[in-house]
This record gives sequence, structure tokens and C-alpha cells, in this order.
Amino acid sequence: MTARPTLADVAARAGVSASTASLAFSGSGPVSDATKERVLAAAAELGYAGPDPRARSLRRGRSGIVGVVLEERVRSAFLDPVKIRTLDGIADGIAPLGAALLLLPFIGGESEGATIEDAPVDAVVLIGCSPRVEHSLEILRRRGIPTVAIEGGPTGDDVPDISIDNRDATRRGAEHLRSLGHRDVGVVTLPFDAERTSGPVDAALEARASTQVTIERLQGARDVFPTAPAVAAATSSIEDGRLAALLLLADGSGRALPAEARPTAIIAQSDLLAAGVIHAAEELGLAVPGELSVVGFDGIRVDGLRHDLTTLDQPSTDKGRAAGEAVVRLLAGEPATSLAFTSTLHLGDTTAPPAR
Amino acid sequence: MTARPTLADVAARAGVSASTASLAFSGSGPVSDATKERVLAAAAELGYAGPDPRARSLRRGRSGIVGVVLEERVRSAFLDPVKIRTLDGIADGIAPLGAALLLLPFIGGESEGATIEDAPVDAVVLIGCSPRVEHSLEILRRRGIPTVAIEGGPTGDDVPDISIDNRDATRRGAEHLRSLGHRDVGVVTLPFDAERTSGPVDAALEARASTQVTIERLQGARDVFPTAPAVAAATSSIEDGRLAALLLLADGSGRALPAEARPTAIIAQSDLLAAGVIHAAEELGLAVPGELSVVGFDGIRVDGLRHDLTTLDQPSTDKGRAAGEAVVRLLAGEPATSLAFTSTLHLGDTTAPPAR
DNA sequence: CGAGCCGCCCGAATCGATTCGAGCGCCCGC
DNA sequence: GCGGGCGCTCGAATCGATTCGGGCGGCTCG
Repeated sequence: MTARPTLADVAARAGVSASTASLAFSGSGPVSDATKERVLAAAAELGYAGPDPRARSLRRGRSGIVGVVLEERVRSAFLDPVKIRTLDGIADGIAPLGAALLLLPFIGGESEGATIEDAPVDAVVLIGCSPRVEHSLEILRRRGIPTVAIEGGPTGDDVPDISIDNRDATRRGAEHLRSLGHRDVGVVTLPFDAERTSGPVDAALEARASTQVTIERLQGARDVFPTAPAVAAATSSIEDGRLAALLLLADGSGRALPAEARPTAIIAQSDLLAAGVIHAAEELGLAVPGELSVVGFDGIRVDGLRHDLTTLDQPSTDKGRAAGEAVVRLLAGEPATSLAFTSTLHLGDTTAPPAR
Repeated sequence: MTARPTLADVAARAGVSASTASLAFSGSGPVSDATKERVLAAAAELGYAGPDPRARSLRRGRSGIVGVVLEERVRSAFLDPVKIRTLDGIADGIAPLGAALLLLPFIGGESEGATIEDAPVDAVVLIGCSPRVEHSLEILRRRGIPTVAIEGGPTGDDVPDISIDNRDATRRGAEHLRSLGHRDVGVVTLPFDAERTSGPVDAALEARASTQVTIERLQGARDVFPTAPAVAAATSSIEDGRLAALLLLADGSGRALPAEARPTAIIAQSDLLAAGVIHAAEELGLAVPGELSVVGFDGIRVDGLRHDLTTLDQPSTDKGRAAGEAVVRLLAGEPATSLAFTSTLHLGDTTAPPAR
């Protein structure tokens, strides 16, 4: 017999009915020890590998899988330590469910296979703040799948959003710089739109911005330094942070601008970007924090960075865990509410009073 | 009506049978345009969100999901750029299937939910070379799930293994060092076992090693430098590479050993480790490559590293893609064979003749 | 000694979609 | 005018497990 044995085969061999065999496996029903043992023995003889998860999930109505929608390709999503921490938190939060995580590409791709339109998931977590959140929400709502967003911007009452105080936190970082005496401050921002336009931020770019987090953090900086020049990075990476910083600190030929023509401090919207800013400063021969103060955002430990970065420590893992817990509550039929975490300013060794 | 509508509801509303409605959705059968349109209209009115993936997968026998077993927790797995590239390659390779990736924790955990014992997957890719591969293979074999391993060590005829020439490649790197004149060479290795024991490598540790890749690469180094001292890192990370290198280069008080007491070159088993080695050298005031040559492995671009690392460029993405394509073949009923890729020595600026 | 209760097992319905073979008009050609 | 062929639709079986209500013994208590 080449076909895999089914529960019915096992039951027949054990001389019991399929229903009894099922009970014996799930262990929930009233089955005598003798019978259970006989069923398990029969299963072992036939090489039965347990109930087919597909059939079980059809009958039970649950698949034991939670989908995670990444706003980007797998490749880039996992280069971001914040996302990884968040994922880890989610895995932690849904642990009581014993569910696995299904990576779902953002929709709009041409893939004919599993997307949020058509994936056997019990619930979905949307990570990130892509412009597609609206579209995704609509599909999930129609499918009736419980959904939780992380930094999803305005969702609906039915979709809890887990976020942090992006604007307020950045403002506190900016105020720290102002209290040190800084007046000329530059900003290196996360991408503004799905096209990841990089370079100096102007009104046009701000107008078509679709990334909530970028805007909120920029507003926080502008609350304190209304005229701060900003440069957008293409991705949240060290290299793109370095490139963006060079636009603020160097002239076209790659030499440092004179002191009076460059900012004395840079607010980076992520720690990876901040690490790139520091690299750029070192490359230009500018001491950190002596000639340039740097503030980051995230509170990750950048592998290989030898500074104790002054940054806004956000609870990424907690955010993920909260999202996971919200999923658990939704699946239990309980209401789950949106939640905003607070970031704390960590004072490292990358900020100091300006030289001049 | 609060319950989600089913295909039968749609069919009833459209005045056709369920079978016809099904054909109208899948688009494969001979259905008149008028009927199809009527069905789709009825679906729209009822807010039908497409066929239930659970039921479909039960009937079709396929779920459209490919499992990926990570040897570690999600957290650590995704900190490794090689794994990320591999994952990306897998996603690429299985694209024709249009399948999503299900992250499966390694087994042995107490999680009651989805594991490889019980997950609705059509196929599985085992990444990494954990000692649990054997156990995983047994379960998957019993379940009759097509499986592909990546660096899985000895599998069976039924499980293709995608690997690279770890030993031979490392040997070529070592020969490059020897041809430059190096005689005293140290090795910084990947972890040896599941406990991630770190520190100097001795016979006892080698004896209980369970990680195939580590051993093969160490053998390659020993082929050229039989007595090379080796230090194991706890993880493949910059920081652990730095710590391991310090054991080879510095004394207990954190000062560089005299030139005659330390190696003139270090072979690191990954690029992240190599980056850490370079950091350690700079910290000790040793010039790279002047006073210390460094060879890495992987060929990734380490974010933030300002050297052009001499390394063994392995086709990580290709490996993943090959695994994905093997999955596609297995699912098509075709045989898939093991495959070994070749790494190429990339000559960067981190190797030079020894100073003495 | 009999009635009731309890523990254990079975039968049958159900989850929702897919698929195969059969049936039914209708048109065309002979 | 009639039979064959073709295009579309329907019924019913099927995928494999779960679950609920019922029934059948055996034991206990009055």
C-alpha cells in the first residue's frame, strides 16, 4: 500500500470505529486506556503519522497558522533588526496558540499562490506602514480574518494598532540636542514612499509621503527645529545612512563642509542610519560627538558599531509581543484595543555640546 | 447573516449548482461567459471572499505552503545574512508554485502547535546543519512529505542536499595565505554544537561536534595548516568574531600579544566573524592587512565594514534557489538530485604578505 | 432483585470545495 | 428528418478528520 494510511485505516486495524480512534489521538474524549493503547499500536504498525492537518483544519475551522504581512520583499524585511525583533515578539506573543508564522508577501504581486487573499490563516499581523495597508485591510475584513496592525497608521475600530510615540519621542531627542546648545540640526529620514526616493526632502516629497512613521518622526524633529534640513535614505541601512549624511556634511567632492555650513548634530530616524551617519563623520574626519552629535532611533545594538549611541529606545519586541497577544485575544473572541508604547531617550556617548 | 457565505450560498443565489460555481471560480472548466458573470456577481453581492483555502487544500491534497525549518529560533536565524539570502533564494525558486513560506521552529520544543510533525505543508526545506536533521528527516519521511536539505550533511537518496565545497574552498583560502608567506595562521570557527560552546577548540569539542559545516571548513584549513589553533565563536556575528579573535591576538589584559606569539593571519569561517576579527585587530592597533591578514567566508557585503574582505564567495542565493527548484521538481514527481556549488576566492584588501 | 446511572464506544452528520461522469439541449451534416 | 457531436451544467462522490447524540453493557444502591 503506497498511499498514506488514514485514520480510518488505523481504526479498522485496531478494531474500533474512526470516531473512537480520533478520540484516542486527541486524547480529549473518554476512551479506555486499553483501547487507546490498541489504537496507538495499530497506528505505529501502519506507520500512521498523525491526523492530516488539512482535514483537521477544515473540520475545526482553525489552521493554527498566523500570517505576517511584510511590506517588502523577504530579503529587505529581514535586514532590519527592528523587524526581526518585532517578529520575534510576535512569535512570543502567539506562543499560547502554538501557531506557526506564515510569511506573506505584500499583495499586488503577480504571485498566483498564497497571499492574504487566499491563505489558510487564522489571523494576520500587518507589519509596517505601507500605503497598501488600506487595501490589505479591506481584503482581510471581507474574509473575516482577525487582524492586528503594527504601526499601521489609522486603521478601524476592528483592527487594533500597536504603535509607539514616534513624534513625541523624536521631539524629546531633539530637545535633548537643543538643551546641549545645538541650533543647526539635520535629519536623516527613513524612506517616504514605496519608491524609496532618496535625497533631500522637499515639499513635493513630503506631500506624497505614504509612510506614517517617517512623517511622524520628522514632525517631532520639526517641533523643535522647524527649519531643519532633511535627507531621505533609500532604506534603513548603514550604507544608506552614510550616503544621506554625506549630503548634509560634505560638498560634492567628498570633503567636509566648513563648520559653519554644516549641522552640529544629526537626528537619524533609525539606529542603522545613525551608524551610517557616524561612519560618514569618521570618513570626513569629524569627531563624534566632538564635532558632530548623533541621535538615533530604535535602541538596537548595531553589530560592529563601537559607540554607545544616544537613541530613542523603542520596545520593538514588546510591540511584537503585544500584537501577538492581541491576536490571541481576538481569536478568543475578546476585544483587543490599540496600544501605544513609549520610547525612552537613552543617553549614550554620541551627543555633546556643539564645538562652536 | 453573520456567517461567511460559502460557495453553495453563492451558487444558490446565482441559480446554478455548486459544481458550476466552483468551475466559474477556478476558471478551468467549460463555463459559459454569461454563467460565470452571474456567479461572480452573486459572489460580489454576498461578499464572498473566494474559496476557503482549508477546504480547497483538503480536496486538492496540496496546501500551497512550503515549510522552512530553521535550526534556531527565529531571532537568531535572521541575524545571519547568509540565511536571509538563502531564504530569499528559496522564495525565488518556488515562485512557480506560488507558494508561501511557513516558518517552522525546530522540533523538540514543547509547542503544541504547528511543527513539522503537524503542519499543512506540501514540502519542507531544512536549512542548516543541526544535529536534529536526522530526527526531522525521520518525521518527514513518515509523513511522506518531500524534503530538501541545505547543508544537511548525509541525508538519504530520497532527500536532495544542496551544499557547497566547504572543505575545498577553505583549503583554497588557506593556500592563498600560504602562498603569501603565512605560516602561523589561526582559525575562528562557527559554533560546533547546539550548545554553542565558545572558546579554544580542543579534541573534546571536536569529538562532540555536530555541525557539519564547521567541521568541513576546519578540515580545509587544517589541510594546509595542520596545527593551526582554532577558537569557536558562539554565533556567527561580528561581536562574537571579535571576542574569538581577541583570544588569538591578545593576552588576558586586552593587550596585543608580541608579534612572534600571535598568528599573522586568521581564517574566519564567516564574513561576520571576519568583520569581528578586523575590529579586534584595529582595537589592538594591528593594521589589516599589514600586521594581520584576514580571510572570511560567504561573500556577503557586511553592512558598515569599510574593507574589501578577502573571502570565499559562496552562492547563497543560488543555493536557496536550487533548493526551491528541487522542491518544485519533487512536487512534480520528478527526481531531484543533490547538488554541490562551488565557492570562488575573492581577493580583497585584507590579505597581504606577513610583516616578518 | 430491579432501576438507574455511568463509562465507553459507535454511527452519522458536517466542514467547504473539487472533480468526474452523466445528462441534456441544440446545432449541423448527411 | 434523424443521428451524432459538442458545449454546458448538474449530481454525487470524495478528501480525512471531528463531534454530538445515542445506545449498550455493567455496576451500584435501594
